[in-house]
Amino acid sequence: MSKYVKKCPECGSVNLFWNKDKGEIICRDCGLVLEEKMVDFDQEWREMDSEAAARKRRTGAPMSYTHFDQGLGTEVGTKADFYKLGGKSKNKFFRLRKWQQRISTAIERNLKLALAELKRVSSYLKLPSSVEEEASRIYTLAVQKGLVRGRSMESVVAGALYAACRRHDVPRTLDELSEASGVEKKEIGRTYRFITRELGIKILPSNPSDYIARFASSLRLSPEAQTKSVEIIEEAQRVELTSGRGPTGIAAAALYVAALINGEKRTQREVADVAGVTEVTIRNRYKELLDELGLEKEIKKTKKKAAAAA
DNA sequence: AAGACGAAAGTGGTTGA
DNA sequence: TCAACAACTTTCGTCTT
Repeated sequence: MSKYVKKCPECGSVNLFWNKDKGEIICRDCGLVLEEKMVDFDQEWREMDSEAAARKRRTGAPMSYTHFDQGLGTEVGTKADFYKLGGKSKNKFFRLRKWQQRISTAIERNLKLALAELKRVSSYLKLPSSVEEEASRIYTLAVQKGLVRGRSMESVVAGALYAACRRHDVPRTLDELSEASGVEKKEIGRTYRFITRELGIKILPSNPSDYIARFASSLRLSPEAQTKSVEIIEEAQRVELTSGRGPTGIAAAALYVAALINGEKRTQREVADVAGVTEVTIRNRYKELLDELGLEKEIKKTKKKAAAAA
């Protein structure tokens, strides 16, 4: 995190758009997504009046779920306190102390390890801190509810992260999570479903357009193509082509078509790889898109243009 | 020769009896 | 708890550029 980026490393443009919620900086000229330089230097809150300010201002270390006990742990006191107590209370005191240690060491040790792992995975995926925070919260709740029992810590961490990503509309695919955490895809999916159900976390199905910026960037597509593909997705949602389908497949197909229309052809293979779906899926979605929306004309138009240029 | 296309069979997960 | 089912994948042969 050596210095703050002001220029796009790809085209040198200074016309950058910082989407803070998603932790993405996007070059308006070439569409490159620069994710790695994400430090939010701003306050995430504003002071509307003095009362609100007093409520929101923090002193000392921020209270954070990323710290396992939110920085507020308590302990049953040690030696200095008990010499005043009589025999009975002394015994009680020792019992309490023992219990407290047992409970807290088990949970706290787990949390310490888990949150370290969570940090590792989240920084590997370059997730914004808001997501990391949310994931920590989810994990903490899961531990408190005893949902980790019988599951590996890693898989619960991955599941919590996946859920947090979805809630913040910064979806990562299960494949990406799996690669970063070393937990199997289906295992992540399973624990994800389990903990969201048990904790009553409501998550809307992710929107295909949330994937566009990232995928388009890996494919080096122009911002125009990106915009076009988002439009296509919106159209598709209007005609109900999207329900029940995997969002990544739709995003991939929309990008593929948008690239064609913009004369920036990518192969199905290339698009399939970055989106983590197969060519077949792209073909199916692609066919549906062409059938339902009148896109053939637009593709032919660019073909003619290309022919005329040559 | 590479990419696009489509058929067929297999997989993992959801749903409803 | 099991079977039907939809979406998606894998694999493979054929057509197009």
